[in-house]
Amino acid sequence: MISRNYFIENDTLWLARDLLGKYLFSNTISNGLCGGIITETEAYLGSIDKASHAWNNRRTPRTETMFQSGGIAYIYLCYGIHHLFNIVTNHHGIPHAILIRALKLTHPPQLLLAKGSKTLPLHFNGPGKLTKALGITTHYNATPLDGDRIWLEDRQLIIPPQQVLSGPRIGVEYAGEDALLPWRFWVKEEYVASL
DNA sequence: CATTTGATGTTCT
DNA sequence: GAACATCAAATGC
Repeated sequence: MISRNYFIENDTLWLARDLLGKYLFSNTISNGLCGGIITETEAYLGSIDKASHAWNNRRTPRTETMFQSGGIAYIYLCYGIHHLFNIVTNHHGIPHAILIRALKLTHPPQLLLAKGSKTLPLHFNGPGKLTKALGITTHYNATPLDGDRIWLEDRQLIIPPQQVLSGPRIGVEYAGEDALLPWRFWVKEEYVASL
């Protein structure tokens, strides 16, 4: 299991790139044990980032989670429907977070399969979809990522640099010039298929 | 095909 | 009351 210290001591942008290829697992009431390989991330650098909820160190009940020490989950409801999963990074008082946007399932949720009996897609490309697959809801906001509900593992899977792209983040046009920052990282679709 | 829209609820002004 | 780190289905060519 990856320790909370990994998220606290490293630079957020470096982490967003380094998280590609790491394994994310969850064990929730609704879905049971499931997980997969992280294939897309976005970095949100709080105080200097207009696209972040915590821009200019805005403290509200919602953003309070991001001001805590790294290595916990920041989960919030988007557009009234989708639960978005972020990992809080950096030290206490610095509201950085990384949005997990896509996951290649290696351990499909057996409880969901048993219920729906439909085959699930293997690559969950979209932050709202992957939280649904893992059974993550706002209920797990501020959950430490070294517990037994949600955690990450480093299984020594290396994503070659030439298979990684970066570019502007999605859905943050309102953020003015900050919307253009290349703080989104993802693994090429062809390479994801070969994993 | 591309573009629009409806679902939906919490947060902050 | 408006805005919002989305998605799938419906509409318009």
